[in-house]
Amino acid sequence: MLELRHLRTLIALRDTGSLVEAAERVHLTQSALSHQIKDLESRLGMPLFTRKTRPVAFTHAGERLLTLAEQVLPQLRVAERDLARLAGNEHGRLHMAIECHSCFQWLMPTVDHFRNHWPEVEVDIPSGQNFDLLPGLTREALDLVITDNPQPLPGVHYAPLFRYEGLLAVSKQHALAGRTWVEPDDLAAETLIVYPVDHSRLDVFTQFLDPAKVQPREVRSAELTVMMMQLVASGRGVCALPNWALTEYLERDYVKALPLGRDGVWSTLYAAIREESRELPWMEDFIRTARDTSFAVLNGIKPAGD
Amino acid sequence: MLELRHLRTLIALRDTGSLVEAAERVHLTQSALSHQIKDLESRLGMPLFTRKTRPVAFTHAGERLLTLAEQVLPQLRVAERDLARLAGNEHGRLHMAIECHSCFQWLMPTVDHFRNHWPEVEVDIPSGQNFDLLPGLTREALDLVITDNPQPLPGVHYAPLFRYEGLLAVSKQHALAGRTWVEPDDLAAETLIVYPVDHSRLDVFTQFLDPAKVQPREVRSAELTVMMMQLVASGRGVCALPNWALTEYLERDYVKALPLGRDGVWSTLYAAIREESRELPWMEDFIRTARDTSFAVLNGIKPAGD
DNA sequence: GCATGCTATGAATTCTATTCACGATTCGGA
DNA sequence: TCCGAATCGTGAATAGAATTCATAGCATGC
Repeated sequence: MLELRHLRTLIALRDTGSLVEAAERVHLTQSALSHQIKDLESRLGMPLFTRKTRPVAFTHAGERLLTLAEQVLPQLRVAERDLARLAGNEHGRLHMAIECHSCFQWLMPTVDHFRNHWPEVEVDIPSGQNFDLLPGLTREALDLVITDNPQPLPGVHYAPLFRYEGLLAVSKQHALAGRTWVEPDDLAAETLIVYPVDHSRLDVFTQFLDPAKVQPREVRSAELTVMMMQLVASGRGVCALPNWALTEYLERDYVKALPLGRDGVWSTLYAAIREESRELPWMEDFIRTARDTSFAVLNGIKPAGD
Repeated sequence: MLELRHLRTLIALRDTGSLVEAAERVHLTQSALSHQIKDLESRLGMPLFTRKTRPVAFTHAGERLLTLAEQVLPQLRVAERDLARLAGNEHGRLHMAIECHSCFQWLMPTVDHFRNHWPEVEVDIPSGQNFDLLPGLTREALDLVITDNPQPLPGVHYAPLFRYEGLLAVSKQHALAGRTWVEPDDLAAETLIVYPVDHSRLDVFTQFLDPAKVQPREVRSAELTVMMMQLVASGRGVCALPNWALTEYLERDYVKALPLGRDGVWSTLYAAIREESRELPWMEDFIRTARDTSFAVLNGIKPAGD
């Protein structure tokens, strides 16, 4: 009668605050969740939460089930890991690299969490050479590459982690600061600050400016997000960054962020791995853990399909 | 992927030792369980137990899942009880009586267990008057009666608890002791010892001797099971009792027990309650608890349909 | 060697969860 | 106050799963 699926739904609901988003999180439609919960509530003979408020407010019954979920679901995860371990294949190597700047924010918690559960897997993030990383994957120099730029390569599988929105950060005094969103033309007179990587790897260009055939007045680069923020805050330019990289500056009311175009520019972050390693239990677990921690740590991101 | 149903199945499997019986326990067919488990095993990529042995032997993976089940299922029960409590209706009265002798063996653990979880329900087993108990139910003098003799009464619902087999206890030296089962005629020359209740409430008569129009040479009664056993062991008669009432004497090798007829005589024990009280959360819980503890405490009983 | 009891299996079926396509409701802004 | 955007609810249709049915295969004990 009560099933694990219900518990997962409730957790997603609490984390997101709305049926629509919770549905996305568990890869179902909003309608499915509405039915699912309605029917659970009717069997229990009482409501689990109020929908009239944002985020939804849980009743005592709802809270109780959440508690149950928090108890049970982790135990399940542990058991699944133990089973994977019993299946053998618990040894392995996970050398990974990140193609995208400033991913450490969520990668570190993921790696920590993972290390605890798979002591037999040798985890390493060799830093240094910033060459093209994907070939390193086929060469077996690397086992996993975090990238937002999947290119069809034989023997490489891209596991989607999550979707995020590229936002334009501008100073609070900036002329654009009052707008609801910006159009490509708005950037023609601006100084655009970017990471020092190839043009083709910057979504602002590939997905926003290039299609509209617009070029910013000036382009300059900076290594670190903090530096960019300083430049932006002092009005010396604007920059486009993933929404989650901006949250801490937005919270401190340091800069203002605007969607790129009416519908925004969304990209997906992938974990690139070798096809053969795809079914390894600890690899599957790493991907799951990465997704889970991302949602726990980052704001404003959305699930990506499989 | 892994669902609660699987955990319940595994528990049933461990408790019973075979797919056939486990299937009965969870109210499914043997085929369903075979499919269910096969499919779980294939998804996990390893077997959970060996079927070639009786009882089945769990693999490490199977053991791990059993551990999970033991962790999770009780938590679920507690949560369900808490929800029922939140639904209100946690107050109530449960005055019960037993029509069948020697039910205390499993009733006591049930009652204890129940008292802990429903402190607000006043539990009582008024002993004494051995009148017809069912009317007391409609009169609201009683709230629950344990009986093996359900009679259609308006407003009374019979919740089946379990099925048990009536066995004939004979002394180890008895002429019948070597037989695989007994026929009605075999009792024509015997002294039959019974509880001092009405003929119509004794299954040996109603289901075994009467249909075959056989009468025992002599019928005498005894109040307590121990007394009966003493008489039987010393060869002064034979007696028919539920299999579970006999197990302790069989284990001590005190007497011998035989099925009544080739297929045995099976009866069902019911909890008779008022229709209105059927949906009360604590009443539902009591029935469930009674079933569960019966299976845990008693040997050789089988589930009864709903 | 045959009966008995258990498990496996493929196809058919039944049932339940999910989607689809709406309609209803709320909220904030012109 | 009247949109428009977003969210949630609902009934009917659908897809997908779990379950049953009807067997076959395999041991084990007599």
